[in-house]
Amino acid sequence: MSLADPELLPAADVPRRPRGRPRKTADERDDGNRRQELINGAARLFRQQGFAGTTTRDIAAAVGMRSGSPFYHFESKEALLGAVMLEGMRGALQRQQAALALLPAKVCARERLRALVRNHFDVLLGPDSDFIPVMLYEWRSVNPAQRSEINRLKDRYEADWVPELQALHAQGALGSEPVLARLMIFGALNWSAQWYVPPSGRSAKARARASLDELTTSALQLFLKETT
Amino acid sequence: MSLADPELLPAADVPRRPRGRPRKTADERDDGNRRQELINGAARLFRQQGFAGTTTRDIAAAVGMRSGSPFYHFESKEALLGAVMLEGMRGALQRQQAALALLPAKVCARERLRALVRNHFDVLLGPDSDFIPVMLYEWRSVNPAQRSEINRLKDRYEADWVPELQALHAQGALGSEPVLARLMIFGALNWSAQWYVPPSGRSAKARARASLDELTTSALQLFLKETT
DNA sequence: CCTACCGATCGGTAGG
DNA sequence: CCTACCGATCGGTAGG
Repeated sequence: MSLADPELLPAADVPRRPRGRPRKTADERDDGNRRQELINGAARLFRQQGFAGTTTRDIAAAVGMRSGSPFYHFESKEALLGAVMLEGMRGALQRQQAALALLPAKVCARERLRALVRNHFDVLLGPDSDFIPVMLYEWRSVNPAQRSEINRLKDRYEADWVPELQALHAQGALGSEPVLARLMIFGALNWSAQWYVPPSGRSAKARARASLDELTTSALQLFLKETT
Repeated sequence: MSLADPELLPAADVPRRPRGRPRKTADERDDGNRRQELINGAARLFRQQGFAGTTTRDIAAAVGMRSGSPFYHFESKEALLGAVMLEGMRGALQRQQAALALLPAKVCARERLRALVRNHFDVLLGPDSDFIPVMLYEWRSVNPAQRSEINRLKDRYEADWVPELQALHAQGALGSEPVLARLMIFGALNWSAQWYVPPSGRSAKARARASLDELTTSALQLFLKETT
């Protein structure tokens, strides 16, 4: 009688891996990938269901793990939320600075603001746009230590808007004082995460829906006065 | 020996209530009050901690009940959330229509919009202003049946804005098409629930903070063009 | 990263 | 509206 499963014993004719080769080959997923998958899955679920309404089991299942495994990568559910927000804010800042860098040297404040608004819509509504909405709507759930790290990035992100708003206010194109104007403009843009449905297919309904370019144009028409 | 507690036996000299008087006297709290206390407490906690982050025990404790008692008044936690939103929206609509009714008959669209914006800030940021922020930020947690009832009120609330926005657009004071303008303006206003801190005391900081009147003026300056 | 589990807590209920 | 309770689920962990 044999209690041992034969498959547990090495078969003599199985080809051996080349000697000296380490455990991981190039196409084996490494830890960094799994961690990133957790962040992506958490971002999607936190956005759909909220932070408190999402269980760590939901997140584990979304990336094909067992319930305890996310805690191999993250200390706590809270730390995972912080990672989502941090990655979102890093990406947003990076894309914003790239968008500004692409602008011609002497472009006017109005066109610089257009680039900022267009990028912000992309960050909020474009592909992979779960991160920033999670940051905006789950802010109270992140712990103070991570909050201040994220706040530093948020301050830099907003700082890029200030000179443009000041210039536009000085030339009479912005009707409100820059600090309040910034709060209200961010409000108008951020709120779009609640109502925007991306155009899909070629139905009449889809064609009627605004693209991000059109949204940008409308927003600028609403906020800025003509200055001829 | 007496196992009976003497206090459980009626004392002969205790004055009797007038015959024929029903159980409740005028100053006894009735069920309606307790229900209302639950709604108020839930509104405050849902706003501070979110719906999923608030337990029914938290709510019970906030009004001095035991953990099971809220379910005497409400079928479920979800039903309590719906009641908060419904009451919030009823109040908001009522106050909006009262504010419009107070306006002189032939006042211009700009002044009617000012009244709407001012009332909306009051609904969002004034006294007892937890209800509408809960509605705005916990929308996904309310069940479909209550959602549609609340939506009917929301539609009426927003409908009051449309003719003013159309008139202002027609006269060139509103730079964007009315449907999108309404979404962006509501976004700008609703977002204030995230950052507004009411002025309190008489410190320099408090004096620097905007009142709701000042906020209203700034918002109109931002959104509307001059039309002389 | 899985197995197996823990203590705490949750929404909700029966019966009074 | 309270007492006493239930089954389910939750975030997290020890050990491998």
